[in-house]
Amino acid sequence: MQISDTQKRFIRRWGEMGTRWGIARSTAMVHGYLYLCREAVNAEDICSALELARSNVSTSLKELEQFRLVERESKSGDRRTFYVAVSDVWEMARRILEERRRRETEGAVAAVNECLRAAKEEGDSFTAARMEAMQELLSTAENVADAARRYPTSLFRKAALMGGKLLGLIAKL
Amino acid sequence: MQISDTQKRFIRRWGEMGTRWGIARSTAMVHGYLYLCREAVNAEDICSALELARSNVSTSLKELEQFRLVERESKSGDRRTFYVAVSDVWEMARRILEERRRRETEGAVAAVNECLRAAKEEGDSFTAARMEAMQELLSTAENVADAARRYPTSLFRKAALMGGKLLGLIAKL
DNA sequence: CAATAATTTCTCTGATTTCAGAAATATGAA
DNA sequence: TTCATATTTCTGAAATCAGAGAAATTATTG
Repeated sequence: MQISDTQKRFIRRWGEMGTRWGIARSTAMVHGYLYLCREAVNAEDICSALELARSNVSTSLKELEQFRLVERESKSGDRRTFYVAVSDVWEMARRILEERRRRETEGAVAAVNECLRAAKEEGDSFTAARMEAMQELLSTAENVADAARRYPTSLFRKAALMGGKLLGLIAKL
Repeated sequence: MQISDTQKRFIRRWGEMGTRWGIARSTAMVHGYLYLCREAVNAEDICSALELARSNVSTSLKELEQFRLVERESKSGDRRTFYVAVSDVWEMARRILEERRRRETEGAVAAVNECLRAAKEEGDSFTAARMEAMQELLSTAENVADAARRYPTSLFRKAALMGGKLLGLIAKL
């Protein structure tokens, strides 16, 4: 699919934002392109539209699959793989947050736990207390993420649109 | 303040995590160090404890101040500036999330809006619809963040600890 | 208003990351 | 199995980023 200047501008912006989110510019651009596509497209198509190396597109697609932001599709009579982006922005946001959370807290609970044990053994109660607090935070974050995975995206949209009101409700509980 | 091996290990881990959060390793290490300090310390102290260049510590402290994770303190009869970290982990998490959200969506709404206008002018309704959805997501994120700023940290702790139960409640609204 | 101590900003180097192109591998049809 | 083509992995160049040290600036005290 050929793209207009407006689409190009959006994709460039999206790539720029990606870098601030710890996602490579070209990866975010591939995602932006797929988000604007009406139907599934193949890797070669992405290359020519964005003027990126084939290898780069391949790596980007793999990354996006890990985020579960794109899905593969196969067309009969065509051996190439076609890709589509998750089109619902709420689902998109949710998956990005989930994968980021996973990457960013991966192993952190265990690591802090290890330090905590050592601090206790040494009888350093101040340090132990600080680490314990950190530990509680990290494991709560994991628990919330786990719980969140069990609810539909529509719920998050609802919650987000309620915004401040929701927090007001919680305050009254 | 001199630090034990356990503390050193924690700080190193914290620094490592920082890099995955888009925060420089040394910045996160300075933060980790301050988090483990019983009282306010000065920059020189941080340098010697972590074996970092004075300039690096200065830059890190400035960064941490922007995150509002550390505060300055002055001692009478001492012209040097002393620093303390916010010790409550929930407050800490909140401020990190707030600053990250700010950095990561900075200008995004305006940029997408610009593209959206162009797409509409060109009569490209498909592209316009996609951009509109993205726009809604981004501005909702900003609204939620704004609303959140008006509530006390204790509320977030409460909400987080409720975890899945809270989502169940929202589902029933 | 010095003199001196504290802090910040600037510049440069080394490490890391991104990404294009080449080489290798995998897949499917005949 | 062989051929053609799609895809992935490897490699090196270019860009970016972190962090040390020097230079400049700011603040404090006599």
